[in-house]
Amino acid sequence: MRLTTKGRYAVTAMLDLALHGSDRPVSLADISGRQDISLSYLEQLFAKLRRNELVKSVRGPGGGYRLSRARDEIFVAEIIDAVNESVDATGCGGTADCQQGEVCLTHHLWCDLSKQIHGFLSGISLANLVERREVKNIAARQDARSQNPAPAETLTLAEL
Amino acid sequence: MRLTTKGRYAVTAMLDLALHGSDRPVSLADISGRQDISLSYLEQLFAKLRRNELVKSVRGPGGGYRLSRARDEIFVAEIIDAVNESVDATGCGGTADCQQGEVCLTHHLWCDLSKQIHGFLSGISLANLVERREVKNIAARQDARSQNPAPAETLTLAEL
DNA sequence: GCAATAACCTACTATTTTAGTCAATTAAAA
DNA sequence: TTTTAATTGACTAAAATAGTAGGTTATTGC
Repeated sequence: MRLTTKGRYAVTAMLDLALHGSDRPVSLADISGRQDISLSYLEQLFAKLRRNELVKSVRGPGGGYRLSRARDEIFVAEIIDAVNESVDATGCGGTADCQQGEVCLTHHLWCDLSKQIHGFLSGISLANLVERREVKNIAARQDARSQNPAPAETLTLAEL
Repeated sequence: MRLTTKGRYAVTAMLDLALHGSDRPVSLADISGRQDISLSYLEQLFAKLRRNELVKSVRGPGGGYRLSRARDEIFVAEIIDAVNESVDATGCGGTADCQQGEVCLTHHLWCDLSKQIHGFLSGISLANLVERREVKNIAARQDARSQNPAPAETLTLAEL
């Protein structure tokens, strides 16, 4: 079982989409700027999210990504599954052949744990997260920052 | 957050100790044979378990390891923590400085998840596991197998 | 039609972690 | 005094993570 920045980035990006994508598509460049995630890395993650039908893409100027379902119909567990294989805690992937074709001593414990984690993350939708006070506050902070971009950025081209 | 074979091996080995270590110390060679875990790798894991005061060692012939506390006072979460750093799901390790010194959009979600996992694994002791029917059955199977070692093993020395 | 935008795709890479192996040393019991 | 078994440290192959780089394709506004 693994939960690393890959899964965290994916959930963060999807939440950003949920927060900003109500009227028009959101570009990965926007998400990259607000959430400090590498654009190229976001592209890889969104390729998986799209294959798993969690987002729809719109190409061309003004394009970007939209959620493919309503916010209250997309759950955190799905997002992590889409980029991360699974939140399974067993070594055998649930096939119960952990020790030479037979079940190992702690198999059932890891099964129980997997159910616990999956149940928890399956109960949280993007809508739930958007409603949270802390999320609103942090989003407001991020929006304020991205509307005042650092003026130094326009100089970097001239420096080349 | 990571839960890989390292943590699973550690819990399995500790459970083996709980099952077989009531009267005398259990050697890592015994655990290695019953649980199919590399002896050298077990040595690494038990060095950490000993540093975290979960086991005591007895050197010399007939030596091995014992639990340093009663079975109902050792919890799965402690074992994983001992070998695995932690079961923390946040990227910042709980310090809430995930995004340029400030809290990131999904920080609270990962905190909640960490609490969930830790709560679950802190509620399960080695005594709880020993009592489970499936664990008893699997342990019986493993004991039967290790009492009838494959005769081929005595030939390997002669083959060299 | 043309330039700009932004998704899309493929391949490559540095770093870290995992899951070990190997060799040597130390302590205790028989 | 030999054997057993813990203890220590260094080393390694393979995999996963967290990217980077460079190009192609589709769409829009001018």
